[in-house]
Amino acid sequence: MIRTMSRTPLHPTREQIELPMVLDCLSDPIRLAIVYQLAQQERVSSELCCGDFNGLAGKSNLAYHFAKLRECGLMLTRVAGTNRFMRLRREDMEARFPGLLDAVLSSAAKDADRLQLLSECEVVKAD
Amino acid sequence: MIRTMSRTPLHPTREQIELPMVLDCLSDPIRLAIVYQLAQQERVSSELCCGDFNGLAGKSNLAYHFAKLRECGLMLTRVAGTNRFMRLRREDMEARFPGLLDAVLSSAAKDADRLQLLSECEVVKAD
DNA sequence: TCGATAGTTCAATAAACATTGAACATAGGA
DNA sequence: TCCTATGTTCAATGTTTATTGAACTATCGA
Repeated sequence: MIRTMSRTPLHPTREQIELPMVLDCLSDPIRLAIVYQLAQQERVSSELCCGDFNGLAGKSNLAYHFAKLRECGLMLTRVAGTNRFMRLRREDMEARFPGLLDAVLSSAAKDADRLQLLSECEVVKAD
Repeated sequence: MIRTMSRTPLHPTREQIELPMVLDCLSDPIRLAIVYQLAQQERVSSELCCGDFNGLAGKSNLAYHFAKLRECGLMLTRVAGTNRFMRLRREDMEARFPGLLDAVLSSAAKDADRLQLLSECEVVKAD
């Protein structure tokens, strides 16, 4: 099966989501920051595109982390033209691991500065 | 500073406990099983010794995982004679990351067989 | 059709990680 | 005092991981 760049990438089904993979994904500071920013955005538009995270790491490094977040079932990528929009798979997470994502997110929020959860441009924008 | 084997090992203070380290610790299946069994035991005696986990891995491998669990602040080791008794640092976890440990534990419980959370002798004992 | 923009994929690298067995340390009991 | 049981520490091994830059693909608009 050929995977070209233009089609939506594969995502695990809800039942395929595994706890160790999710926890491992969230244990990386960059991925935690991505998830955190996606969660912040949920109140507004629920979606962000790759470029919105450019403050966190280089492009190819981000693509690597996005792939991990997709593969573990934490987020969903939708292809639209030359952009990829992502959002958290909140309902799937809640169904599989009730309360887990919220507990991680509020724990992260408490340590927001220690964890450098906001990318530089994000911090600048906050002024 | 010399660390001999007979003294209690170092543990991080409550404030030193870091979210990424905790999540990373819990993302390993063997360590998750250790934490899960410690949590089960809480209803009874709150403590287990190293040997109680022999079904999960070899001795030296277990010692490695115990060290990680201590260093991230998830558990506490008390030396008593030739035994080391461990217990979860529940209150510290709850203070730093409210609801997190319970969410992980109940998520793990849901997938107990998929995750092979009980060591072989534990399963045998359950008969 | 050309160029710019948005991301991905690949190869290479260095660091971190899990696992093993052997050697060691410690305490308790015969 | 010696033997045994309980764990830890160390060195070696192979695997996985994160990070980088360069090459590539795909889409949009002028």
